[in-house]
Amino acid sequence: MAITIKDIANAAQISAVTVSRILSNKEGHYSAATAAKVRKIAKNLGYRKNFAAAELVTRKNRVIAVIVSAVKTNFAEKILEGIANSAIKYGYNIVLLYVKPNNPQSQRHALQTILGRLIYGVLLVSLELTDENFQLLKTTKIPYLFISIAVKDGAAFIGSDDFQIGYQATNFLIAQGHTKIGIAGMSNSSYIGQQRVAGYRHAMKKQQLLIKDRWIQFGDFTYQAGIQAMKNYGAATELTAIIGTSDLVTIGILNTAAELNLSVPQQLSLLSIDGTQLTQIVRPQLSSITQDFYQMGYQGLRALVHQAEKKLKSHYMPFQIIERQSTSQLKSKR
Amino acid sequence: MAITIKDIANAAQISAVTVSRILSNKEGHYSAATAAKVRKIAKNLGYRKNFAAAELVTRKNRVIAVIVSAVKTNFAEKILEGIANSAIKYGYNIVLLYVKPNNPQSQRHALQTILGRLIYGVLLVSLELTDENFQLLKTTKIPYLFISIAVKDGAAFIGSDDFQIGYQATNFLIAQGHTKIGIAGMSNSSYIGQQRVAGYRHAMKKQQLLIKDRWIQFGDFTYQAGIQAMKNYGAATELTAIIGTSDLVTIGILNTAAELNLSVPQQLSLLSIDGTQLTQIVRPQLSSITQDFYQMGYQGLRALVHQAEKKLKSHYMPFQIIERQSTSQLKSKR
DNA sequence: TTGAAAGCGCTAACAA
DNA sequence: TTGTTAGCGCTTTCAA
Repeated sequence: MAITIKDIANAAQISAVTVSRILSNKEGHYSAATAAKVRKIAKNLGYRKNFAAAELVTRKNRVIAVIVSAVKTNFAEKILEGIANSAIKYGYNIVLLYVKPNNPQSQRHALQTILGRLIYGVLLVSLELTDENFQLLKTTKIPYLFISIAVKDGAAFIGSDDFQIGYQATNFLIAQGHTKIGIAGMSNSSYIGQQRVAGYRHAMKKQQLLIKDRWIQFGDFTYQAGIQAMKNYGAATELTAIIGTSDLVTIGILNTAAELNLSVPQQLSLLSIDGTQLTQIVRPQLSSITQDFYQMGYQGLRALVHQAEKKLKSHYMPFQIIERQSTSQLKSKR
Repeated sequence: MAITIKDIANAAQISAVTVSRILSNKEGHYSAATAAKVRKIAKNLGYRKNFAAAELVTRKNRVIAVIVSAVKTNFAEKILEGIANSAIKYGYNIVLLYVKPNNPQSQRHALQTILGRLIYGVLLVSLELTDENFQLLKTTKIPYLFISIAVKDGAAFIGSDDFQIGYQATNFLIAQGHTKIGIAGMSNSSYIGQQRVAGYRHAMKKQQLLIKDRWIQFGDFTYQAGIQAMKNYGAATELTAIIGTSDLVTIGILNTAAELNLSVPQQLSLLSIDGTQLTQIVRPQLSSITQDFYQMGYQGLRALVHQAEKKLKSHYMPFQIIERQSTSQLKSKR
């Protein structure tokens, strides 16, 4: 039989109510002396709070639903690790739900699973909800926060400033002398993709560089999208640099470029967005815009549980540019 | 205010107890007719069971702790996805804990976090506990199950038959004409590593092939371990085939072989163990022993919750050999 | 600052 | 097959 607050109350010769108040940190209802005594006894007895009992009466639980897109983005795990550690720290449990990418039904199913349980909040990791499912989420009144991928209409999220990512990636390549720069692999319908392209356009325009439509190759952030993009560019492309909008996209471009006998970075510079371990296990290693996914997860959960009462606001995480082997100064025009 | 069994009882003109029994599928205590009626009403009213209340009285909760090694094995995510879906299916929540690889303190911390909560069971994913920490786990009396990595002394686990993996990997290469075969990257202290090497030795011995000590290069399953192993073999190695004991190890070998001007598979065949997506994004694509990590996770949770009463027994998952581009028939002796 | 009483929603034990 | 009673461990009134 586990230790209860009654046991502590007996040992301390006070009522269970006071013990409860002390152990739940309800201030202003007890003296420091009794508090100290109670805490000491609790510790000695090895008391563990029965959360089920507490939840039953408070009608609040400490479960966060985490919905992850099962897409091959390969950075979700880092985010998850951050969320997990943060959850431990703040005393929350997790319901993990994986949804199939680009599958509204799967999304809907996940959301309904959540509705079926009393949960404290929802974290949506690299997930693009359909409008319909987003409405469903909003009607639940459960606090939610998007991580890494934002939705258009001002829903709170933690992620990177994707406009800045696109802008700075482009500027980095321009600074290396490139003028014919492509961007590839991002989803046309995603906010994140639109922002990156907007940043790219802005940088090009600012330097009065023209952009050809075909330089912008949309996709779905996957390895396949990278392959397709490079095939579309073709072996005779005039581009001297390409921004791959995910590590897998960039690797797809890299491998396809090799098939087309384009050498990286001599003939073609590649700059990848994400900066996961993948950038370092391919040859050449990929220069990248590196995001701190762990922190996104960690801060995401923290924000959700700390601000659930107030309105959640969006928050950008810093990123950095790391130069590896896939980019180089443009020597001469091809 | 949420719907409770009382509301249903009122609507159905019966007692709450009967409703409880029906909705909890306690058989043999009610007629099919009332059951049907109750279920229908429950559905119409949108009834959701209050798990906190149920847990309070049954003293059983539905939380599974999942402890994952944060090591760069890159297959943990698939296992996790399986666990997550399985948990949804069987109605369990998850506490996710990441521990640092090869860090007994981190392990201990995770275990103690678990002890602090009433949980139903523990799943340990690709984690090698120290003896001391394993003792700690055993003393808790909480059911546990290892996934993907086994411990020596007969603790229950779900994973692959690593002896068979080593054995069949070696036989595959022998069948291609190789006689000088190395194995690299596995941890010397891990059961999994020992088993794979044992399988390798057995296969070689059966074909009366000699093994040189230096053909067996231990490591820690990481990318770095692969690099180091290939450096140790050297450019002038007599080996014509190497088994990399994880995808990352094999990629490390691959990249280092390239640096040493050894071409794969013409001069050196590589066979990888794991078969994650990584095998397909490097060039050449890696032939592999492919394990079904998703199923390991899915079945693992299932086994834990279904057999918690009885003694859990170990269970092997099937694996398959998939030939890609990194292995080839041995043409001539080098 | 402390406590008594009541009840959260559910299920186990017993009774009918 | 169904119901009555009691209580899980905690927190929230309300009263002292």
